[in-house]
Amino acid sequence: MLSKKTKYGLKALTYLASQKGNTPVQISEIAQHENISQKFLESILLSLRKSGFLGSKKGKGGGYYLIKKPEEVLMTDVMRVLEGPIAMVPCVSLNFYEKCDDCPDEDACSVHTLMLKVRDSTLEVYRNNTLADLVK
Amino acid sequence: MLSKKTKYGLKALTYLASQKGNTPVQISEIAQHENISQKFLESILLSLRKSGFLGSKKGKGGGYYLIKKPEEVLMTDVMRVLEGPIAMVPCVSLNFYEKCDDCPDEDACSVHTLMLKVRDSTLEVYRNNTLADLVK
DNA sequence: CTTTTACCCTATAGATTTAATAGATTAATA
DNA sequence: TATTAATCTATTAAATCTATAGGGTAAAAG
Repeated sequence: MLSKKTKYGLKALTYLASQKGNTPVQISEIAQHENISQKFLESILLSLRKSGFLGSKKGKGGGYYLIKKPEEVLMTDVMRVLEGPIAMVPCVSLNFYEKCDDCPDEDACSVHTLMLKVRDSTLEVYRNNTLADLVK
Repeated sequence: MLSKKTKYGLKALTYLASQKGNTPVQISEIAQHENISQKFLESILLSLRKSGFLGSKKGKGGGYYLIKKPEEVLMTDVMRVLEGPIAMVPCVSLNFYEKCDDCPDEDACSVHTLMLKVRDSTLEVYRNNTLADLVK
């Protein structure tokens, strides 16, 4: 299941990408427009800023804005920040690899093999989609 | 993340499929061989039986056995029973569809569109893999 | 210096997952 | 029929994760 964090994060990014200029948009405006709990959205936007997707400006006229062009924002990167590993099992994860403690031989593990295929196909989708594709 | 239930279930099915005959295999044997908590596995095998993948035999010489040939057991079906919906969001699920309460228009939702693509690609993997493929 | 807005920290109710425990039931066999 | 080896059933505990609320801080602008 996709977490609400990811869902809200994607919606917020899309909303920002659909904006005309790059002028900051307030949290409250995004929250209202996308039906999101403002407090929750606050923490999501913060993590998107810390990971380099968004910039922010405090005070009057402040808010969040995209740092890169939507075409340059890959879904692989967004998803890893919001949702975490793309793989369904740590032992097939590229960026979050971890050995299974119960499984002696990865290559002989049926789960490993299957989940490798799933990861590859999911990864291909994310690699071929940018934030610009979400706006359409 | 794949739940341990699913992981263990897949391993157990694979173990059964790798057996020579169709003679019942005891829970304890599977648990030991695959490093799984026996009691937990018990409940997993039970649900696999109730959903028509396994048969069981009580008493001495009893255990669990596959009902169909491994080649006939599709991963789509197995995964839906063990893990639940294949889609990451209910609004793109074929078998567990549910409308999002926050989203007024599905077709205009960026999350919906992206997750539809992910679902399709994942589904294709599961459709093209049977239990027989896991044994190899 | 006042207003506005992002930033940061903490707490928590609820759900889900992953078991552990204890016993009941069934069936084969000696 | 007594014994034994299994599956079945129910309860519940522990741990983790999710989604959110509350309250206070810091900085930018006018």
